[in-house]
Amino acid sequence: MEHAPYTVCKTCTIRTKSFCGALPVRSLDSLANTRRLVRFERRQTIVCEGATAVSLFNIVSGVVKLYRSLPDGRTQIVGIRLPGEFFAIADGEKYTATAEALTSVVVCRFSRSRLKQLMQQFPQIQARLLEMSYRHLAAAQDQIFLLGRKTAREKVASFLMRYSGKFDPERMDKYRRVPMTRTEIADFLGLTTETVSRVLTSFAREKLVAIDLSHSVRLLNIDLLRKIAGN
Amino acid sequence: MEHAPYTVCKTCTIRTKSFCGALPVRSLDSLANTRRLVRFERRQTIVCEGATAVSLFNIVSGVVKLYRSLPDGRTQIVGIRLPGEFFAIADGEKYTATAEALTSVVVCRFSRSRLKQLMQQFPQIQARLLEMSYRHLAAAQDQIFLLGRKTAREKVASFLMRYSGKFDPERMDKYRRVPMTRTEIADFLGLTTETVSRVLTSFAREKLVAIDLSHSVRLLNIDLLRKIAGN
DNA sequence: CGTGGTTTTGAGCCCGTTCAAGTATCGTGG
DNA sequence: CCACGATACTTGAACGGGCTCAAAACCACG
Repeated sequence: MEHAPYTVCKTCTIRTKSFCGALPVRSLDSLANTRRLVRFERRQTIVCEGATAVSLFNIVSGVVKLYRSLPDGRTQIVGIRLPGEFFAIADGEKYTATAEALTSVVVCRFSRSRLKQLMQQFPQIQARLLEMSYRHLAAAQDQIFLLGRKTAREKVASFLMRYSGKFDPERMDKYRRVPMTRTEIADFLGLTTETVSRVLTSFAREKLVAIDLSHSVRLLNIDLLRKIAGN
Repeated sequence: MEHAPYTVCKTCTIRTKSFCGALPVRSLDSLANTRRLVRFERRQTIVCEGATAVSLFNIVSGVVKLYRSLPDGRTQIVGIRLPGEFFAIADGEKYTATAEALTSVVVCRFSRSRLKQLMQQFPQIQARLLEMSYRHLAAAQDQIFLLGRKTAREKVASFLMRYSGKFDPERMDKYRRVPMTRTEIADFLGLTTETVSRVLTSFAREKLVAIDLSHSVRLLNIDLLRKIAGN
């Protein structure tokens, strides 16, 4: 499912947030020529860990999880990317993590080699990508601290503070849905499904959150949750 | 302690490994003009988490740990930087982690603002920095998986495989010393000192490692250690 | 030699896991 | 619209890996 027109970049909702925003409008066509809009549905794999890295993706809408797993089934989400962010980190030749759609996702796919040419032509793009990489690195450091030193309660609270409401731009604030299963949350926090479930029901008993239909979580006491999350 | 001469860049041992290597030799002076060589001894703090980010550091020799800590004392090392690598990641204005010398360290300190000018002049520098950021991001993903999903034995084995021998360029191979205390290793692996010690002595009993004078660890059975480390 | 910091070792405990059973929710087709 | 099965979530009981607390051993330094 491809939205063909090149000209769409001009009206792109996330342009200013993303590296594309570094380009002046008149140069936008050279960018549009090198990318392709692609849509993925929830649970579809976008790239696989270890595959040859040919593309870089920019998220127009939706959310993507990056994860690694071991043959014995242990899985760990190593990053979550929101609209305007890019993904498909390659350590040289190969992707270092698998990317999968958490929601319906529309991404711009760029060929790495053509993007490299484009970056030589427009160094501002590179500057923005570098800046965004720093932000991703800082986010990774957050997660490293969380995984190494936080308790289950702190982990879940941190997760809720960080991500609830980030997935659905329409209804912010109160009805902050997170379209992740308990297993996915567990794989993000280095816990088991059961522990995530237990912590959430205990938060519900303490009136910190409410668990609505289809087990979705709504935040009730954000201040206390923030306190529990620590740092 | 400052090594004044600008011209030193030409003979710098890590130039080709670092972002400086992107510059042609004739342009090296403009780089040398913007940086300052500084030396730190083991345990000296180089930058503090939360401080305003004015510099970026490039490691000429020695090893640096990046860590975060909470007021209650919990500490987590979020990265280790080797010669040729840079550090001092800032999420916008502030450093996101504290940097401390693990060994005697010589660093090139660049002003962020002057480096930005320099990058506009020489976009190749930016390209190298971006590439290195990707590598750091991949390393962070390694650590995230390790912290979230590996057992204590796997963590220690992974640590030994990854870092022993990386600290002392002179004597590689057999006598791979790691100039970190048990507490520091624990803070890197999300464990306690006691657990690190127990795992190491159990490795010693199994003839996987030898524990020499001053508790330094020497690898004996690298193949098996790699297997234990997993992935 | 003492002294002080680091490391090792031991004993007991607890948080989060494992295993297992039961419940809720959703999609599908009759 | 409901019955059905599949999947996700919850709850309980028991276990155990790694933690806590405490003491002893080691080592560097004066």
